[in-house]
Amino acid sequence: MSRKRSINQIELFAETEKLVLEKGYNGFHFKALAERLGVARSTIYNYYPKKEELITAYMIYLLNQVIERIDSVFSAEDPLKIIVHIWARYANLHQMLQIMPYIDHEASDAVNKNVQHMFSQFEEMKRKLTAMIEMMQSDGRIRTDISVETIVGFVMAMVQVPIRGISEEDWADNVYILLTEGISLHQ
Amino acid sequence: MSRKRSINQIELFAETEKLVLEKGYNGFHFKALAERLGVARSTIYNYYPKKEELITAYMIYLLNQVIERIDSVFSAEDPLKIIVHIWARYANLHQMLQIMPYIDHEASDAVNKNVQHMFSQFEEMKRKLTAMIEMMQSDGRIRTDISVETIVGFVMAMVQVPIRGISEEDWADNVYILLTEGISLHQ
DNA sequence: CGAAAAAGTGACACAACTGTCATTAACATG
DNA sequence: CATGTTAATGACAGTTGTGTCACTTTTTCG
Repeated sequence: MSRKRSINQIELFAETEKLVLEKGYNGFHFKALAERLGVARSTIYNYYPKKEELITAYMIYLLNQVIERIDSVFSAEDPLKIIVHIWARYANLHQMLQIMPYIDHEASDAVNKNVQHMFSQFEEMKRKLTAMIEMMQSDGRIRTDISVETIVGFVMAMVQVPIRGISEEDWADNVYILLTEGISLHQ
Repeated sequence: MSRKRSINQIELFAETEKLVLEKGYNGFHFKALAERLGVARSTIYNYYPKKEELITAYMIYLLNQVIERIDSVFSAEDPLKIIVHIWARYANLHQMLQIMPYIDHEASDAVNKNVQHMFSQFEEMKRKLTAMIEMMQSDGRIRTDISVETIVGFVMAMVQVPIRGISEEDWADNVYILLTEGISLHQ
């Protein structure tokens, strides 16, 4: 008893990510998005009333996936190895998160709520990572002479190491080695 | 025989950086810049005809400073240590460079030329870092089982590790240790 | 003091994205 | 195949940044 939708949330998210990664936050606007989806610009307003709401909704969705994966880390034999593999798999998330500072938090109440949600997701991620590092420190697997904050920052910075000329798996294996052993030759 | 300038290049660059770091590339436009400098927007056009030219000029200026410092690295006893201290000092450069993908290279011929210049500066930086790593590899100071590209990416990623609650110097010392020895406790 | 040079400014036309809404189109159902 | 429901659309008014240019202000020097 109704007309079929010409787009869906999945397509919307997929095209949003493509656009943001290609054009940056500037290049991401409903005009460009509508062109790529092959619909009128006003159609998108039936789904999301502001671009900030769409993009934060997508980022929340991505963060949820990563957080879910991190949960499985604690029961693993080598949690750190899993983390590095998650980084390899979700390299796009990190690129998305880099545009966060550009988002107008006050664009609407919904945006503000979304951004707050993202911050709490972030805190949760950092908490989990910190707990993991502390657990490994008390196991005697990770050094304790450098603050947990710096080590967590160090582990998170790894997502920045470019994946070039090698597979996602090889990248993760190599980064894991560098992370744990460092770049020095110590015999 | 002329009127005094109410702004100069230094102020322009300083306010440009502040604006970009606070508001992102979006929030950086001549209207906002003029307000902060306390001049009319049209005044800025007497200095730079496009915001892309201003921002790329500033980035070139910053990159030059870093490259100059990297030159001094080769004669040092421990080049890597110097690099990490440069990263600590020029954390702002990295944030600035993140907006590069958003710059419209075709905004004018001058912008295009500037962007090309930046790319060559980047190549130069990467060449110098690669040469440094290779030198240290043949000295037996750095492991050779992981590609130079990945190690260079790894070293460059360090600028992302947040400096929080510690001094620039302490940050550099800690990151240097993590970089060389890794996070594991190996006895 | 008055002229010349250089810098600063306001106003205007323009271009691009935003948000809304009345209208139109598609589709499932009886 | 007529009807009700939901989705899509085009057009319009509004907002914001851009780039230009004729005009004004400041400053110096003869």
